[in-house]
Order: sequence, then C-alpha cells, then structure tokens
Amino acid sequence: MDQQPPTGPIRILLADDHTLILDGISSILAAAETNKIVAACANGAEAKDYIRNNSGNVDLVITDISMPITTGVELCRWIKQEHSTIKVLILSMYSSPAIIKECLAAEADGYLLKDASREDILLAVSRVADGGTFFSQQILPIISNQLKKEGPVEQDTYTLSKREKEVLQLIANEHTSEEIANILFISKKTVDNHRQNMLEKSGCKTTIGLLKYAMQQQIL
Amino acid sequence: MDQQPPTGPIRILLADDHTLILDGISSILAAAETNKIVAACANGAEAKDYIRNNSGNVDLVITDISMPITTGVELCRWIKQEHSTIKVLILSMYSSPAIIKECLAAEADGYLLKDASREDILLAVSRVADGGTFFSQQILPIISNQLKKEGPVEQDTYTLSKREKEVLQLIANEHTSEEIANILFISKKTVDNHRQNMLEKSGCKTTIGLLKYAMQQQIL
DNA sequence: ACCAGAATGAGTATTTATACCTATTTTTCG
DNA sequence: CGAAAAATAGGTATAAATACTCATTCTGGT
Repeated sequence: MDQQPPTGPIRILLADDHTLILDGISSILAAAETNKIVAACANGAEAKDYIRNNSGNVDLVITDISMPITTGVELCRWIKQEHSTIKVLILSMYSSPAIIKECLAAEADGYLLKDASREDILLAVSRVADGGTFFSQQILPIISNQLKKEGPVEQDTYTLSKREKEVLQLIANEHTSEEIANILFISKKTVDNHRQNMLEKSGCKTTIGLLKYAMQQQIL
Repeated sequence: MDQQPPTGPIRILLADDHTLILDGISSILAAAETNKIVAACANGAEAKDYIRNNSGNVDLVITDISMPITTGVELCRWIKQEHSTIKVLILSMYSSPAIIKECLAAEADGYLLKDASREDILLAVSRVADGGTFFSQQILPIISNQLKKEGPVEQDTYTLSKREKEVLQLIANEHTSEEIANILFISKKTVDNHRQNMLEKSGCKTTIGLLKYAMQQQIL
C-alpha cells in the first residue's frame, strides 16, 4: 500500500542533481515539522529505485526536470503509472509551454518555479500532499492557453528523430534551410518538412520555442 | 578600507534570484563557523547597493550569473573596479566556454558549478577568502584551452538594454514582432529595430543565435 | 545644459520561415 | 512478411524576419 497514515508527517522524496538545491529545499521544508524528508536522490533512476524498495514509505516526490539518466518528467510518468497514490511536485527553472505541457500530460500534481518564495514552496507541498494541486502564478496563463487549444491534454510525449535533431542542431548554429539542405545533401523542401514536423510534435509556434525546449532538455 | 580583520570571520554577501539557492548556500556555509553571511540579495543591483553602503563590511561575494537587472558578471566587473579587495566567487549552472571566458575577463576569483559538493563549496570559500582561487574540476580544461588559444582574454562583452531584454523575452515566448508591439504599446517598426540592434550588438546572424546566447548567459 | 545612448518610428526591398497539401521511398520493428 | 514510422521531395500560398536607410524624442549622467 502506498497510503499515507492519516496522522503521520508528509514523507517526502527529493530528486535533484544539484546539491545546492537539495540543501535549499531541505532547509525550507524543515520549517514545518509536518514535513519529513525520507530520501534525497541525484537523478530519476535513483528515485525510482528508492520507491521500488520503499513504496509504502513515500507520500510526495519533489523533482527537478533536467536530470541525468532519468529526467523528472519520466520519473513523474513512471510514478503515476506504478504508484499512483504518490504525489508529484515538479520543480523547474523554466516556464516553457512545451515543458509544462509535458508535465501536465505526465499528470504532475504541481509545478513550482525555482524562484518561488519560501511560502509558496511550503504551500505547494501542503496543498499537493493534501490531494490538491499547485502551479506557480507565472505559468497559469500557459496552462489555460494549453487547455483552451486542445481539450484533453494528450499523453504523447514527443521525441525528435535522429534526423530532426541533426536539422535542429544546424538551425541552432544559425543556418538557413537552404544551407542545411546543402550540408546534409538533401532538398530544401525536406528540411522545411523536418522543421514543420518538429513544430507540430512540440506544439511550438516558432522555431525559437523549439530551440528553447531543446536547450532546456539538453538535446542540444 | 575594504580590508578583512585578520582574525574575524569571513563576511559573505550572497547574490542569487532563487530563494532555494540562497537557502542552500546558507545552510552549507553554516557548517563552518568561520563563515558569516552579512547579506542575501536577489540581484546584482541590490548587491551593489549593499556594498556601496557597507563597503568595509564584506570580504567575499558569492554570486549567480543569471540574475535580473544586473547580472553576476556585471557585478563582478564592478566590484573588481570599485572595491578590488573584495573577493568574488561565481556560482553557475553552466560551463559554457563563452561564459567562463567572460568571468575570467571580469577577474572572478573562482567559478563553482551548482552541482558542486558541499566540500567543494566550503573549500572554494576558504581558498578564495584566503586570496587564492578555486575552479570546479569540470571547467579546468576549458580554462586551459582558453589561455592556450589567445593570450590576453578579450572583453568582447555586449550588453542588451532594458528594453531590448524585454523584447527578447517576448521573442523567446514565441511572440511575433506585431504581437510584441501590441503588448508593449509601441510600433512594430520599433520592435523590428530592437531586433536589428540586438543582432548587430551580438554579431548573430539570426534571432535563434541571439536566443541561444541569451539562454547561456541566463539573460532569460 | 549638454551629450550620449536609448527608445521611438518610418520607408522599401529582399530573404526566410511557416502552413497547408500531396506523394514516394526507405527503414525499423514485432 | 507487413505495418508503422521516418526520410525524402514537390507545389502554392502567406506571414514574418532581416537589411539597409533615415529622423525624432526621451533620458541619465558629468
């Protein structure tokens, strides 16, 4: 059973590859004695291992997005599939629509920006642990926009193909479609199609949004 | 006089716009009672103000690079010009050569990555406070490469104006020039001029290159 | 009060990207 | 083997960005 005893503290697992952040969250959460940190992991894979071996011992996971090996979004998706009673609070530096969309699709219970105040962090933890949700003020418009666009948030996380990543890499290096076509020995039309497909996959309006996503995900 | 009393604690000023990081550093530094945090600022401008008014009261500044208003690099440059006895330790998420180059040009005494261990952080502080230097292991090859390539480190840093940063921020959020014009209540022509000027300043060929630079510099 | 830089706005032309559509060939995988 | 995904390529539009020119107003700093 992954159920929290009604009266106990909130048992929290942290996942972030930055020592500094782990220490920061710990010291903030320590302000409320209802919070109890049961583990601090440096990546999603470690967190998965811990949960697998202590599945009844975790109520809430606070995770960064960009982590080596297993990212926060992957971790979230896995938790929601395998241990659906565990709450997940995403902690991120960024507020890009594409990433937020992915987190919503992964059924995260909250999304907290890293420049959140102490109060917001504590509030987010208690709200989410209580079965509610918490989203930083700055990202609310993005969420409502997302919901407006296409009713139910789709589950499909998009991955760029090998060729698409090659093209994106060249775009990032300030090449035009025509130049890229020459470099890769393909038609400009094909390059444009790759661009179009990447935009569609990502839900981005412009290549700028796509690049931002790629950099944040460390695809580039 | 900005001189540290020989026997006193190391008086540290922190600058970072993320509460989480401030708390993290604080809790790590608290481990050694030779460290004393005298101020915690959310951006470079605040830090400058504090130093201006308490110039003899700070031995060491630990600063993030990515901060609104005044960045860590700008802060460092200013400190080294106006209060050269104060040591500066840069704290950054990234290890991009361009950024490190800028920090070296700004005469930072140390460069610490945010995934550094507790031990490294404490070591860095004591070394730098002692008049030495500290650079994270991962960036050493970049530094030696830099020195090899071109003797004197050039100061080819360009700064975007406040308005330009605003425009760039909106570009990053996938707005077109026309949309930005409406948001800022200015003409589309003016927005286009800002774009043009930013490209010229940065030497980038496309906005994509500009965005990449801005993200690496954490202007965004 | 002055100067420099910033911010504002416009004209005109060209290049590039984006949004649709279709279709064939190649590769990958169960 | 067959189905699905990826890579290829073309057509036809429109929307957007870029490259140059110039000029005016506003603002911060010595």
